[in-house]
Amino acid sequence: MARIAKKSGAYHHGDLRRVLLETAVRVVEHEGLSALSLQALSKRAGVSSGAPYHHFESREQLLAAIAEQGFQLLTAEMKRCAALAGRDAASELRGLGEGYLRFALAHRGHFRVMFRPELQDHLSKSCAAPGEDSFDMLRASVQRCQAEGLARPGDPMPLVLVAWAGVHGASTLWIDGSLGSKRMVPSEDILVDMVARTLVELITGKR
Amino acid sequence: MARIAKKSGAYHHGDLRRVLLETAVRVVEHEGLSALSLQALSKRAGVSSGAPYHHFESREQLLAAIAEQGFQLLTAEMKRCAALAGRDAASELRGLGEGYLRFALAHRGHFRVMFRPELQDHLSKSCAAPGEDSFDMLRASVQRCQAEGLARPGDPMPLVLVAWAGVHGASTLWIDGSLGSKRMVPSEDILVDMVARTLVELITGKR
DNA sequence: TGTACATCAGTGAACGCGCGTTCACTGATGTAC
DNA sequence: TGTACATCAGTGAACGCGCGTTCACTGATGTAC
Repeated sequence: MARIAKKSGAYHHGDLRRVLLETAVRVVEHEGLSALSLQALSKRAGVSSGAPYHHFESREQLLAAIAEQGFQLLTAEMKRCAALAGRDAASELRGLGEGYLRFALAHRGHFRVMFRPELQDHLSKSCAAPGEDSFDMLRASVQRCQAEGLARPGDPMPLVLVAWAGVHGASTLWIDGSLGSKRMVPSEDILVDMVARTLVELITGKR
Repeated sequence: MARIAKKSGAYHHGDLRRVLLETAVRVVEHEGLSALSLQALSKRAGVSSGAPYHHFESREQLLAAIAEQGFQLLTAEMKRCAALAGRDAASELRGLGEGYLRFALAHRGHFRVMFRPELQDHLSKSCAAPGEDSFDMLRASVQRCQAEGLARPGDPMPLVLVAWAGVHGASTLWIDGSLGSKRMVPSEDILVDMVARTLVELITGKR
């Protein structure tokens, strides 16, 4: 917002870091991570090829920044959906699942970067604990279901793991296009609802 | 087996296609898909950089061949584990889930390639219906559970989707190292057992 | 069984290309006095 | 308020590199007679 459209040749963009991140996320979303090059990115953002290096040490650091942002957005969306879904334990759990799915489908660029294996090492240092927040929310919610007698008692971990894997797997399959030929899920909204609802029904034993 | 170790300078390898596929799978498994280059692959296989083009039209076609092989191995492993698990409907379903997980963890190279989004278009033409076989097995097994009154009646699709997403998500998270920091799954074998067992217990309503 | 030849699957140098990154530079902005 | 200067964030050419792919070639194998 500092300055938007001064003539070309400007030596102070003012908002380049944000623009680079946004553009990169769009490229990853539409063309995949391997199609993201800093040179092409710079061109799209309207700056020279050296400019990004004033904001990111390397391509890898730019990806790490995207991932970090992604994990924050994920947590936020899960909180938002959980609050929206209702106050009882089952609704809360369903909301968290919906939030995970909605985030993944709405921010595919972020999502693709966040779980790249080659970034995991790097990530677990920069983000103190990537995804730990959202994972903890899920676990707490499952435990609440157990405490209220909705879910089976005992070790919550198998339930948490299945819930996490379920929403993650559904997101991955949909985003990667592997569900396309399975003619079972007509739309994103139905996918989100179906997966989150079914998972909670199974966990809380509702028949 | 045709010939193994004739001196260098040989103009007939005899088994190059298979060696290239195996080597490529190993590279993808240990260094990721983006680290797979045909030039490096040729060097590892001990042939010149032009040799692979007598067996594959392009890098993409080599990947497609890996994926196709992967889907066949996946189906085979699911069948094998299902047969091993037992004859009743619940055991069969658990076996199929175990098979999916075991395949994914034992053949990470294949698994990574099979679900790459950039290959999906290409795949759905070459493999008639990639993953359709294994998906159908899962669906049939869920339907059998329904028919025998073990799973809730009605549309099987939500249950199939959750089962598929569950095993796929768990595989992906483990392989990509995203479960590493979640200190909940100590080993591969326990992961396989925990996910497959829990999914079946939830679907069949066992408490 | 021996010879002529087509075919097949190798070789290895070469191509153009795009990549991540560097660097000497430039000029706009902010600060001290 | 005006001037000198440090700093910050741009430029754009250049680097070396590895990539996918091509191509003229070579020699081993299989086949016909």
